[in-house]
Amino acid sequence: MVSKYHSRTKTVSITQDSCMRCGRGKKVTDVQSGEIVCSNCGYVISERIEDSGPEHRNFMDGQDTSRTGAATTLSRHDRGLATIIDPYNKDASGKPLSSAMKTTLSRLRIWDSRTQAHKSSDRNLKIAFNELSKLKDKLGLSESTIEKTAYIYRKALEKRLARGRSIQSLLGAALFAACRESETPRTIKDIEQVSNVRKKELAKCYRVLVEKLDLKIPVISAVQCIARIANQLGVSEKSKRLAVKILKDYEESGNIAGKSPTGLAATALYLACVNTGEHFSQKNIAGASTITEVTIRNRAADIRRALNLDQKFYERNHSWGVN
DNA sequence: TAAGATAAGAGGGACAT
DNA sequence: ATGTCAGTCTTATCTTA
Repeated sequence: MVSKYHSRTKTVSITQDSCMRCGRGKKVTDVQSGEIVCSNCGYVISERIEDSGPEHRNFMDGQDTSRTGAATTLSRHDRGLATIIDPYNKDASGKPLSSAMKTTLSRLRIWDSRTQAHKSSDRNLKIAFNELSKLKDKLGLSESTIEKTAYIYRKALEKRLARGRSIQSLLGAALFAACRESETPRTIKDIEQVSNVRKKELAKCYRVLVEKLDLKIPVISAVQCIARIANQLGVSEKSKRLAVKILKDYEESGNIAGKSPTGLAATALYLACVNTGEHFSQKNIAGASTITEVTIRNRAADIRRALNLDQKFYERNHSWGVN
């Protein structure tokens, strides 16, 4: 028997020490969201950091520095535990086997393979988790989010939710659910782009998952969205704080039901930037927040009406208590 | 060139049948 | 389960400053 090994290399290369945008500030790594951010100006230096989780080495033999297989994981169809009989008819020293032994081994191989990955659910998991590891790389996700996705996907199979749905769409939905659960800021659009599944399909599967598996998804607050958009654009701390203030004031006016949190966040940020004189156009902000300029305009009109702001409200900056 | 206005259409939630 | 309806958001296009 020969163990299956999965080698993993992990290199986190950071070539610059200071932020390339402001020249000051340290790079702060946010493992959960998978971003490297400047501690001074909030600029997102890299959105796709590589996995910096533990590696698994052979500690049994002090001389042997070889990497060994990964720890057991939900994100492999056999949890990373399988062994297979290798296909070469050689013994441990590399000599060919006797013909009697060859016959025995080939019978053993057949029975070995029959015990593995031959239930339909196993085949499904195998394909799905292969896909999952690709998505992980493309989206720069953390190991814990991937494990969560695998857990949700397994549950979905157990509940027979895969019937009539493609593996890709169900997996994408599970991934989105895992991101939402772990508050990793990835949108359904992000997943659409890397998984070749239509947004509509993903959203449909996602709703089924949430309902049937009784997932407890934390409600994303517009305030969190502000931070995400602001980081992406490199908006100043001052504008960020003002945006939060505008949002809170608007929430108090009681008109936020049914409005998308991202839209509100983007608009609050836009208004805040107008106020502080930072130049970010509606187009900039729409691009960074996956909503459209029109939505920003509509929300901006609502907010201005509700809070009695006119175009030049920055003249009353002092009344916002942000300086 | 950015912002505003308008219209058409898609998709989802609430509700009734 | 299916249909309808009001409200939200997106896409596209044109106008205005």
